Amino acid sequence: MKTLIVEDDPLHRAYLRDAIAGSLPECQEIIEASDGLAGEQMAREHNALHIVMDLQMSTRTGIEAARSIWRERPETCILFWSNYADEAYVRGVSRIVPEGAAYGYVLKTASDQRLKLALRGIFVEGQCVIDREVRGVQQKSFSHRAGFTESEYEVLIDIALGLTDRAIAKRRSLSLRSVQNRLQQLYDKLDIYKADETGEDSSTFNLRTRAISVALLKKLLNVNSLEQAEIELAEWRSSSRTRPDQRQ
Amino acid sequence: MKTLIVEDDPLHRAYLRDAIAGSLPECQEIIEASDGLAGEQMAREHNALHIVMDLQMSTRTGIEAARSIWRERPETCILFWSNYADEAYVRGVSRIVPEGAAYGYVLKTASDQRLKLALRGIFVEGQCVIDREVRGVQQKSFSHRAGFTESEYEVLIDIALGLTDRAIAKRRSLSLRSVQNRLQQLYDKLDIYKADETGEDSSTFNLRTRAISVALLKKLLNVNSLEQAEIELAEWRSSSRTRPDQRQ
DNA sequence: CATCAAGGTGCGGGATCACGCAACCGGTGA
DNA sequence: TCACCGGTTGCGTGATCCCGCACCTTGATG
Repeated sequence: MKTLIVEDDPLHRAYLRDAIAGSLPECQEIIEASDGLAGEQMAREHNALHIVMDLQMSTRTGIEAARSIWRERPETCILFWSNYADEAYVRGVSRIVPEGAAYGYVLKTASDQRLKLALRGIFVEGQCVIDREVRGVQQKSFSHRAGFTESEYEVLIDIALGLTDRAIAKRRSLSLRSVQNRLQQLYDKLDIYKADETGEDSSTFNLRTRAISVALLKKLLNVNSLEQAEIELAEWRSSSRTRPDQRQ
Repeated sequence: MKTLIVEDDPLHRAYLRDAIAGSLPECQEIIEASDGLAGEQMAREHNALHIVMDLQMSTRTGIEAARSIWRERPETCILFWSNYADEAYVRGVSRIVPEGAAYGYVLKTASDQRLKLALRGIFVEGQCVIDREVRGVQQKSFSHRAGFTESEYEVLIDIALGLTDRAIAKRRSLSLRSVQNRLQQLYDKLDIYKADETGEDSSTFNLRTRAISVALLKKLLNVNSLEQAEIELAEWRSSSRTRPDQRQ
C-alpha cells in the first residue's frame, strides 16, 4: 500500500508523515508533493489510490487537484485535511466526490487521535469520515431552511463575479425576471435587511454588493471559490462567443 | 530578554520555539499564546517587548492584536510571520506600525536562515526586516502608478462592505459626485474594462461588483480586512446615529 | 380531478448607478 | 502674474437594479 501526501507546508507534511507511519503499518511507501499540480501528476505516475490532501494551496487548489484525480480514477480514497470548515470549502468538496467513493474531511485542529482514526477508517475500511464541525456545515447547506439551493448558490457566485442580471440570465438560460427573483430570495436568506433597518434612514446598503459582503463574512464564499468560478466564467465566455446565441 | 510567540498552529509554534532558541541565546524565556486575544493579554501581563506573531488567526487577527499592543507600548518589536504577502495584509500592517518602531514581515516559506537573521535583526539590532517578496508589494502599493491612494482604497472598502454611494459620501464627508469620481478612478486602475471589451456585446459586468471581485482576486482585499472594516463600519454607524447629521 | 405550492415570466415604475460636461479652487512652477 | 493640474462639486441622462402585481407552467397531494 502506498500513500501520497499533497501539502505545501513542510511542517505539516512532516507531521502527516509521522501520523501515517504511526497508524498505517500496512503502508510501505509514502510519497509527497508540495502543491496541487505536482500532486496530480504524482498520483497519476504512481497510481496512488490513497491520498491525503490539503485544501488551499497556492499553485492549484486541493479541490481542483482532487477533481481531476477523481475523474481519472474514481476509486481513489482522498482525505482532505484543512484549516477551515467554511461552507464554501465543504460545498466545493461534496460537489466533486464521485458516487460511492471513500473520502474524508478532517480539520487540522483535530487531535492526533482523530486524524489517525480517520486515516484507518478511510484507507483500510473504505468509510467516509467527516469531522463533526464539518458535518454541521454540510447539514446546514443542504437543509432548505436558511440553507441555499443550488440555483441560489449559482446566482450568488455570478453576482460575486461581477456579472449583470442580463449576463447571468444568458449564462444560466433564464429570463431576466427569474434572475431577479432568485436574487430576491438570496437577499432574504442572507438577512441583508436586518442590519439596514436600524434607522429610519434606510438605503445605506446597496443590496447587490452587500450580499457579496455578507456571503464572504459568513464564509459562504471564499476567494478560492471565486478564483475557481472565474476560470469557469472565462471558459463559458469564450465558448459562448464561438457559438453565439442559440436561444429560441 | 523574553520573547512572546503568538501563533495558532501548534506545529508552527514549536518550529518558532526552536528557531528562537537557536538564534537568540540571550533570550531566557519564551512564552506562547495560541490566538490574538490571548497574545494581547499575555503581552500586557508579561510586559513582552519582543513578539513573533502570525497574521490570520481565528479569534483575533494578528493585525488587531498588534495594533492594541502597539497602542499601549509603541516600543515593542514585532515580527510578523505570515503565509501570504497579499497587498491587503501588507497595507494593514504598515498602517499600524508606530513611528520608529522596529518590526519585520517574513513569510512562512522563508528558509530557516532568513527567519533567524530576521529575529536577530529586529530583536537585538532594532532594524526593520522585510522579505523581498513583501517589499515588492509594499513598493507597488505606495507608488502612484497602478497603486492605490489612501482615498481610493477607502471607497474600495466601502463598496466592498456594500454601502451605497450616498452612504459612502456621508461617511467620508464628500459629495455624492466625488464618491463617484473616486469610483471611476478605481475602475480604471483595476482594469475592469479590459475583460469586458472582448465582444461588441459589452455590459456583461456590473462595474461595482466586478471591482470587488477583481480586488479580491488581485489580493487587494481579503476577508480579514473586510471583517475588520465591518466592525469599524458598525462603530461609525452607531456613533453617527447618536450624533445625527451635523453637516451644514 | 381539483388544488396547491414552487418556480419561471412579462409589465411597469421608482431608485440608484455610471459618467460626460463644466465650473471652482488651492498649490506649483515658468 | 498666469497658466496648469489634481481634486471636488453640480447638473443631467441613459442604463441598470430592486421589486410589487399578475399570469402561467409543472409536479406533488388529497
